[in-house]
Amino acid sequence: MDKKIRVRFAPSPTGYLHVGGARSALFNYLFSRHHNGTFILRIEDTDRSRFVENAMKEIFESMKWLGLNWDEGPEVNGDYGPYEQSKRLDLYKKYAEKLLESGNAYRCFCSPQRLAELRTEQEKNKQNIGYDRHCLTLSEDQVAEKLKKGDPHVIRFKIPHGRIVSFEDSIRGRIEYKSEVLDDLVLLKADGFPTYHMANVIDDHLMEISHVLRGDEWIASTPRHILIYEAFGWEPPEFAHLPVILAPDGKKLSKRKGAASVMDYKQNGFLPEALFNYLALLGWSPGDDREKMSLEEMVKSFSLKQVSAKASVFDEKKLEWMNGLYMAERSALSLADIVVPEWKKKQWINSERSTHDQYLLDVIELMKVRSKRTTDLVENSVYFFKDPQTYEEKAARKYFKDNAAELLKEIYTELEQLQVFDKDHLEKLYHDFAQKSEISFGKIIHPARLAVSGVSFGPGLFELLSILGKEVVLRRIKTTVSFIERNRT
RNA sequence: GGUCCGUUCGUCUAGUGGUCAGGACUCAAGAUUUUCAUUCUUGCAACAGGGGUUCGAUUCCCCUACGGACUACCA
Repeated sequence: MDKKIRVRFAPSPTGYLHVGGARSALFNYLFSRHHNGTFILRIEDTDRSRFVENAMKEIFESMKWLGLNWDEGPEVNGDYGPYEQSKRLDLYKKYAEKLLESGNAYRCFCSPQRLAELRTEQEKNKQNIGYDRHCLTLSEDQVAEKLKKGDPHVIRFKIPHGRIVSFEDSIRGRIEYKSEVLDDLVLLKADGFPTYHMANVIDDHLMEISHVLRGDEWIASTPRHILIYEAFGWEPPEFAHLPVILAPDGKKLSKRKGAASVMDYKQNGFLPEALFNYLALLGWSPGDDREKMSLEEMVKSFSLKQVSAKASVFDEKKLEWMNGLYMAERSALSLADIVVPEWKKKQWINSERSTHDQYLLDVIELMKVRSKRTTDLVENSVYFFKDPQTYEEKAARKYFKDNAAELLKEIYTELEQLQVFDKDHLEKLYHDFAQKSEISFGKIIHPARLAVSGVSFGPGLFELLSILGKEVVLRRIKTTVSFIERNRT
């Protein structure tokens, strides 16, 4: 490989970062890292009507959260800037004029209305749709006169006919188009802004992009881009068109079907490294059975050859599974940054409480392995902060019957006398009690769990009791005993 | 309508001109665990259809069907 690898992710600031876009960015990132290349972020803000105020900020934030750090682009800059197309307008104008001079482009004064009429007419007659080159036949004088009058106009690219335009897609192989099926696209809009097609070609060339990895909705535009490169006398980059990500119903992903934006996933309790890993596996495979992989492994194994051409369905269940693996692996301290603020929001703990608080870390340590999402961990930990208000109904019917209250009372007395309230001593106490009273272990531990937590599942009972501490445990058992007695018929 | 892209278990995918078509998620059953989760074992489940080429096609070619993209002074 003699050429430097430079790739770019080029979103337009029209909203949040969609997971499909994130995945494209991720593949670009992996590809650049694999080849020791450069990952560039470029903002394609050439449509003033669709500009959304905070979109750029949100896109940056999403990318950083996922760990998609760019080497060149907004905020970090670089030698090929500016990296926002709206700041490169004079550049595009200059190049459009070059195309005008070389005869590869022409001015078009057709009104939007005429274009719309043309289109409906073509649709009605089942003709191929496209610009009819009405203004190509304008004489120089006519053009000069219209220019003098200040008539609004665009600059169109003149597609050479009778050609077969082909390119080698790194994922799909050779793709060919007859040039006459392409119509004369607009390069420069009447407002002086370039269209995507022109800005994209000029920037990719000027920024020395070696590989364009983008969504497959661009396949049909690629032959036009190739022709533009040709008109400039430039060599086009390599192309690879990435498949889309779909919702389970086979349609586009949207907020209604779970989530669509990267930040939604953060909100819904997913870890960035889990989303990253899952997204990498959507459409790409290392070629073997590995699934959970470190970033280094992914970088090392990444290859466009192993990228599928097929659209893939986003499976939140599998993401959840993977997130669970990463949750278990995370340190309690790192999870505390995510989870503790949520507990504060719920006012389960004091807002002054530190994320280094040992009690909180113990809770996280105990709960992280049985949580799929950080939001599960947050929710399922209530009883570490608040006495249970109710008891799981089904479990209560099962465990709070017969002589449960009496047994709880007896154990209460024993617990009261226990000097060292830790896991081992508690375990011994319960064992001894079971033996002494000749009852099964299950008879006393299940009611105990339900009494102190309100639910029938969770960490090991003795860890639970020791973390909660003697005072809390005794209080809760006492409450439970009166609950049972009150509800007796 | 035109052009282009795609099609292996429900989902993500591996794979090869000859394989019992492999793994993962989900689901089900079981083992372990004081519960839950983890872990482990087992099970269910796929080459869209039709033609070729070939001794042999899931694999190569063509057609059909289905899905999708593009066909803007949007990207």
